[in-house]
Amino acid sequence: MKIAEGQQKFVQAWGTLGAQWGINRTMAQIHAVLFLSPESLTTDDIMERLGISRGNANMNLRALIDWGIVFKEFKPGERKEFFYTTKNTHQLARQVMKERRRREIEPVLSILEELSDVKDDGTKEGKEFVKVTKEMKAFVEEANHLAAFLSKAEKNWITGKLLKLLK
Amino acid sequence: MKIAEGQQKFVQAWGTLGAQWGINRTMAQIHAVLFLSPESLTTDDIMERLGISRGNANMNLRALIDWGIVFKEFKPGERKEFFYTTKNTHQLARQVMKERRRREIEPVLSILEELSDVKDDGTKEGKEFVKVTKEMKAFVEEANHLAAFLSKAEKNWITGKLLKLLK
DNA sequence: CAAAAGTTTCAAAAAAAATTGAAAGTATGG
DNA sequence: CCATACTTTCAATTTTTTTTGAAACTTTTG
Repeated sequence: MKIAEGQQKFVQAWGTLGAQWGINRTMAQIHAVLFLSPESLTTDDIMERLGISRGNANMNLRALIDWGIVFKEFKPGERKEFFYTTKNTHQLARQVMKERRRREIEPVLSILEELSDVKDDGTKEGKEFVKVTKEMKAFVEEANHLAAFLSKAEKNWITGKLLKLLK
Repeated sequence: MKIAEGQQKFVQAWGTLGAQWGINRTMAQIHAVLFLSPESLTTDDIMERLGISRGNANMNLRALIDWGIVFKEFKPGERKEFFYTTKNTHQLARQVMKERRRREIEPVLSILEELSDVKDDGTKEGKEFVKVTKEMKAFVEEANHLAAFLSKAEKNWITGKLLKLLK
């Protein structure tokens, strides 16, 4: 297989995976293009490689920067902005985990916290509600802790201690 | 807070979370309704509680069954189908992990596998491609193993051995 | 400071995804 | 085998999300 074809496939696959995980296809594809590129790229490079408009490229690049997984660079003598992403997959995963935790898990936890106030009214529904939301809260807290831990863990900890434990 | 209000909030929050993770809002809400209900429910119950059409309720219930997180039950003397979900959050998480692994991670791994065939053409792009897709493949395999492990692990293993290790 | 180069914004358009509802299909019971 | 109860399907519609592209804005340079 040729490099260009491989690049196509990778960008495509990354876009599909992103879409399934609630990240817009174009955002994931921009990330894939940057991930494969040995050099940082301009907005025009990205527009061209993905065949998308300037507005679309700009908005999704901003979103990626917001997620903390793409960075801006200025090159001496150049007026354009250059963008790049980390090639370190562990760092990438940690950052995504950190952001999803902050944006999505924490709000759900606040709501589950609020729901602890609901008092059992003695009905079957009331009893069940208190019981299952309590269990759910404990579980989400546990998952949150695990994610917090993993998003701080060093690669070596994971490939070392953790993987050893799994055996 | 009253039970009914709490139920509303929970269903709403679950729908939002689902949507952010690439699961359609209604599907997540149906799951939430079943999760809170002490009894198994019929299609009509769900239509009524969420104010959705029969077609919508039916399609999303089938999808939940397909995901292995909702089950059908027949009650003696009743012609209707009754639906319920597991109240065990760990089992729920394991099942979701298992399915996402099968549906989403495995296909990406096949593609990364294919991409191992791409041979370095000596260009900068070629070298980078081989290098980063190789790292990505190693990472996705590692994550896949971890997920496979967790989706088999017992609750006690996680709250015991694993959480101990994190300290 | 004016022109040029580049970036951002956002209303409108397009595309994609979800939903409806009624017709077709299936199973159950008498 | 017919009537009834219930489930499934899917074309049409509605809703939501994404994308476009041109105007407004900002920055740099001569």
